[in-house]
Amino acid sequence: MRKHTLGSLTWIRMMRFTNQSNQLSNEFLKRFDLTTAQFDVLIQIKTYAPLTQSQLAEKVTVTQGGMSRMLARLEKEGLIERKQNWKTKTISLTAKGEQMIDAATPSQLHFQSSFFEEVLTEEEMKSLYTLMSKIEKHSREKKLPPA
Amino acid sequence: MRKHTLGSLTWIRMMRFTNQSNQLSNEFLKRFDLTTAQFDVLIQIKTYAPLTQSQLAEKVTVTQGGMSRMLARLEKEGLIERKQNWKTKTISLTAKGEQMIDAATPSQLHFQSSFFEEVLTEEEMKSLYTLMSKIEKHSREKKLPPA
DNA sequence: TGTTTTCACTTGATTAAGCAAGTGATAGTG
DNA sequence: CACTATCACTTGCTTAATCAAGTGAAAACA
Repeated sequence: MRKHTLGSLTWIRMMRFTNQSNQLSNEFLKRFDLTTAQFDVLIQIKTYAPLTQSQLAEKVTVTQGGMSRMLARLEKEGLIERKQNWKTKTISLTAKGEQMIDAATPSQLHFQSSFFEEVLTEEEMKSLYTLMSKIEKHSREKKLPPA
Repeated sequence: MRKHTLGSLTWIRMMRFTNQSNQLSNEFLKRFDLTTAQFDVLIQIKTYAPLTQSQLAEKVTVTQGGMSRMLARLEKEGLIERKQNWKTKTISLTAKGEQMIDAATPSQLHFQSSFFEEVLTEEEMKSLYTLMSKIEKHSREKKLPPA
């Protein structure tokens, strides 16, 4: 039984890598009292605010329910604000949230990059980015094959 | 505020991709009554059995506690067996488990591959695999930077 | 031989995510 | 104008993972 394909091997490696690096990233962000997921949504808010919960959920690949709870937590900690606005809720960072994300961003981006920079050449990193962009875009449009 | 680096952009893309494709994969595997995580450990057992829980946990980047529960579930469903052996537990597939994984493997590997094959050339896939191998290996050895 | 260490695994408590049903306000229809 | 549909968000339930404390059996040591 030797039926692994190049694609499936790549898939496994990628899963392992993201799992592992996500765990390390969570540990790393403890010093800023954040999780990787929280950092991710805060960055999105900072970049795209004002935006609605659904838009946010879609951006970070999470269900609406998950986003609802996650934002409730962030709101309780005073990092974001939600204003009922027409029939949607508009989300924005509080001063505290802004401060938090500004403090964490440089180190976190550097940390994320280090996973690649420490082993790849500039050339390789560019090509990896191009490949990932293609693949990620494709996965968003992908449908399940029929049973 | 434009401090995103190539590395951090790549990181995000990869996280989104694995998240998304993991969800699709779970949905796909429903037709075999498996989750992606379960498929993963069954394959590992099939390939490397006999092995201990700790070895397995390490291979799939999960804590020992997580592995303990996961195997308990698989055992309850009759897919694997655990034998107390000296002071470790030796894990192996049951006939049912073997049958299950053999049935699921071809489609699942094909499905996994399709994320790449549908958008990349043979050339690109090879280079992606090489890059991922380097990165994944590196991440396993990576330590947190000091605060 | 009796006591302590170590090792592999389990388990209780907590956290977070998904799904699907529920809520409440606005829009559209007869 | 009442009534239904729709939309954005919330919430109850379930699943699964982490961490850390617990268990029990073999090893090491005095």
